Amino acid sequence: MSHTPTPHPATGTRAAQKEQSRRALLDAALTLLEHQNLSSLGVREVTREAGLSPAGFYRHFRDLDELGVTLVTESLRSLHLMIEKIMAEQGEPEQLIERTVAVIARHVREHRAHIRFLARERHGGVQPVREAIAAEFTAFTEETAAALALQPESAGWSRGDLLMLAGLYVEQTVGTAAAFLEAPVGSRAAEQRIAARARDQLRLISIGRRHWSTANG
Amino acid sequence: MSHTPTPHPATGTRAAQKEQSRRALLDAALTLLEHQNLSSLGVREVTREAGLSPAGFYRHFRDLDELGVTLVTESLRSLHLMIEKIMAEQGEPEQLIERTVAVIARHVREHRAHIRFLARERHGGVQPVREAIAAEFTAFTEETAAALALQPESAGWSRGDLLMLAGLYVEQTVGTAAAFLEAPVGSRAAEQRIAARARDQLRLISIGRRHWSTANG
DNA sequence: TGTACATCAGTGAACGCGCGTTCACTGATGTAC
DNA sequence: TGTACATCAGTGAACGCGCGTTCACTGATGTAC
Repeated sequence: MSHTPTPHPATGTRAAQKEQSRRALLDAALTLLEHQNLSSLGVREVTREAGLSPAGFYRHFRDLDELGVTLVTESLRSLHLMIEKIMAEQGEPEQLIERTVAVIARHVREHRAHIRFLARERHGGVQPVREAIAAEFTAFTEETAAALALQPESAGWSRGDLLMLAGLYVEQTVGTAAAFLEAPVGSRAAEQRIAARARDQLRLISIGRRHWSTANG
Repeated sequence: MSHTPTPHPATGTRAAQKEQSRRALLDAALTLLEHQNLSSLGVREVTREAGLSPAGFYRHFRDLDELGVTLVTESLRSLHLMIEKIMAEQGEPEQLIERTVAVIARHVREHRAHIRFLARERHGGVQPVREAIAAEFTAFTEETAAALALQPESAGWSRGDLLMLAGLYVEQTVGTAAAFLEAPVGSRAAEQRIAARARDQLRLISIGRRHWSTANG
């Protein structure tokens, strides 16, 4: 145990090399999924892109579904971090809106493949994938509702109303991310147009929220 | 010209039979697309489902892309009719909201395959299909903005603000349709939950709209 | 109406191709002593 | 450190299979007279 063996080249090299190949397969898949669906992806296609022989695939995944599940998990984790980042922001309402949209824009720029993958498979995938994404979106909505509940503006709001509002915010976030995705890559003008509209939509929702209880309570 | 030939069985039978096969191919494709993507659909698969020989496919379509374009056109026309129906409704705001959600629910029930297809291919499809759908959604937004502009509540609204609001309504409509789609088929309870939330979200947007100009103008 | 010919939607067989998966293998990495 | 053996990630060849597409054909539908 406290032997400190340190064998021939460097223990762990093998595991590290294997991990590198696994990563190469996942990245190759994400690259290919920029322009196609999970269900039309092929083992040979992925290994070709990753620089492995077809048979090598099976040292890492039982089949493409297993790789797909891994990608779903990774993409959702990445999206979850984005949502936590948005919810952690503090400041005046107008600042919050601005930062929210900025965070979305940045996330799409930096994790384009993940977001594209989720947008594609959210409605387009096979049922297990769709269900996994839907479940996570429901969880996001509930987290958002819980965060909204803590704010003074939510005094007197029912759980149902909070979920409704949270759903609106989540949908809006997803819609904005999808819009950024469709913008010509690197077009600052298009990005700014989308961002401006997204901010206005968030503003309108906030205004609706502020006047909700007086209109409905 | 004014010969009134009326040949052997009935002129036009042939064309009608051909049309029937074409329809069978399109319907077979829509059925299969309930559970898979356009890009993973096969010629043999479609002809098998339609009850034709594989070679028969080529009497109607050059390839699957051509069939795909036809489906996109048909589905968008059907969705367009729904949006026109929603915009043609008259009445008190609360009634309008109720009818809007009812129209969406009914449309999803009656044209499930079309809606599923659009939801799948909107972000999941190949670029030409995605672009065709995106262009039509932009057109919907502009139509909606034009309709909103005619309402007295829109006095003083800029074109940009109207488009922003219309975008919110269109996104909301699409999101609601997608939610109905994911509901267990025939579950009245699930449908009613989705409908109730959709109505509340539309209410909140309307409230935001009513207070928008005073907050921003 | 009847006959002789033309059209063409749909067929069945055939083709070449890339696919997923398996297998025995190779050789670098790792371990025991 | 050096040696002898074990592990196992990655390979190249092979397999059977369903695919898209083509082709010459068949026979019902349509037309001319």
